[in-house]
Amino acid sequence: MKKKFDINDLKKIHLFSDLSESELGKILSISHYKKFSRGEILFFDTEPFHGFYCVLEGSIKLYKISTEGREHIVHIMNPYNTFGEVPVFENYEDVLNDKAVYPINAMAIEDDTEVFVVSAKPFLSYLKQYPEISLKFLSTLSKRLKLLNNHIEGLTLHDIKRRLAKYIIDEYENTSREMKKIEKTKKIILKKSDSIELSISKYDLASHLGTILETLSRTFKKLQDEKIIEVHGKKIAILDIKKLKSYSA
Amino acid sequence: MKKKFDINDLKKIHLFSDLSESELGKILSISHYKKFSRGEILFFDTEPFHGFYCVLEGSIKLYKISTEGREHIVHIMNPYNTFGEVPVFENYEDVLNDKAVYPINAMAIEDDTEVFVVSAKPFLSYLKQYPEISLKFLSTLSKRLKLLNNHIEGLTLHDIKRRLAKYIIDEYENTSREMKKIEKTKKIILKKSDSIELSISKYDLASHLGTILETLSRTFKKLQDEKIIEVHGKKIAILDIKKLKSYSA
DNA sequence: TATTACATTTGACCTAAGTCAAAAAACCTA
DNA sequence: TAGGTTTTTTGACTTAGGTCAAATGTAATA
Repeated sequence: MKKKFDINDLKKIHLFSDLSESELGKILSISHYKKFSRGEILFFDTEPFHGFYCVLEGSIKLYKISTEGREHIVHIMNPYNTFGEVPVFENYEDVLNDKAVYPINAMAIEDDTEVFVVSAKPFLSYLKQYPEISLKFLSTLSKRLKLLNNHIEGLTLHDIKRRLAKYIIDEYENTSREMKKIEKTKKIILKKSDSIELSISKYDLASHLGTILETLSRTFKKLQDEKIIEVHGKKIAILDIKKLKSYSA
Repeated sequence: MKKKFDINDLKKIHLFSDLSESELGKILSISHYKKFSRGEILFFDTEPFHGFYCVLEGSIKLYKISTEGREHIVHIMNPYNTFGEVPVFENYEDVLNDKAVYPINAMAIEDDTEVFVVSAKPFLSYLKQYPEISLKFLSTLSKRLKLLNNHIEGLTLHDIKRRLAKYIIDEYENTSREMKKIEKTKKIILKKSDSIELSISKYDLASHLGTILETLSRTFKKLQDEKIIEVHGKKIAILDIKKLKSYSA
């Protein structure tokens, strides 16, 4: 049953999209495949760093935990995203001397989450031979920096209602974008629905928005009372997108 | 009186430290020098992006503002730091079509803050000729990502007392590190003082810690009441470094 | 259909930190 | 050194959002 892990998987990763077959083969030779069930840990922060990850299937949360046990999700990673690249570039020496550590915790949040791990040391020497790939990394890291910037902006300057509104709008626009892509490639028209399906649990959503489950629940209710959305389990119907956008701006 | 801006300034920028004289000359030819007084704006977010900045003198705050006027400082930039690189790599097309914007606000927080600006478009073509420099950028951006990660961790998981304690410890360790550097190069022994000198105003410190002036003031007082520190204007004497470290951990 | 487990909501309460206003210190600069 | 400006502190008050505990809902399994 186990899916074979080959060059075709690699091609879908944005980071490697410009590489030739032989270069992809090289990457493949320094990577290995791993599969996780929901709740399994990929790595803890402070754990020795071995390599960076690419997601093939499922999703993974990257999070920090306070001494009191409160958790904050910094990123959710989906197929064809990569993560754990920071230690690769932060300090080459540390990587070569096995002194680098992962900077964050990573846990699979879906069953059958499949990843592959690119070993850092051989990758570093590869990088020097093919410097074009560093431009891809620069783009990836820059986008991540911008995301984090926005995340900080939300956490410090917006209340939870605004953060939630922004999350819903972002999800809505992402699915719209994906639908357009599918329509373009498959030449079909998809029925546009004014609703989104939460891809993560409400617990995780709360943790990502920098709050707790109870407060999230009450905030959903507030938006419902204002007739802006309607919540049915994981399905969020958007009743008044204008108002929702005015909150999220 | 105006300081001449030349290759020697460039050499001190970490990003360019490995470049040859001729390469530095190239960078110089696509840069220009600027000087700002305290409170002057370098750029606003949403303003068209022209190039990234290197600090020569003084300091600059990078910050976001909420609609209600509350400000949050994400970074403080000091001499030989670079900033505003993200748009360069985030989307080349946007830069080439003049569609990129600065992602954040930048304001000088000292008089005689000197910077130079490297124009993005010529720099992009330069980058393709000398790919080694992208490794430097990768290292810079990775370090920035890690900083932001820690910043988020503080904002979401620690209360203000802990954030302040951590700030003081970090400043303390940075000055210690700088002192060691000076001792090494100048072959002298500096008197080690168990105190730090705040390099920014308390207003800015509050904004950087994700709070307001009044709360910061009360938090300083709490740490004083616990005999952990003593505050005299901008000078913070550390009385009990062990306790301070236990808070900041 | 009962059984158990897990996810979500609700209620009552508490507290850290924000707001507003005023006083006090510190700091320029003439 | 006086006067004005800016920065910082203090006090009284409010509030968003966290905590704890219990109730309800949902889904999966036997």
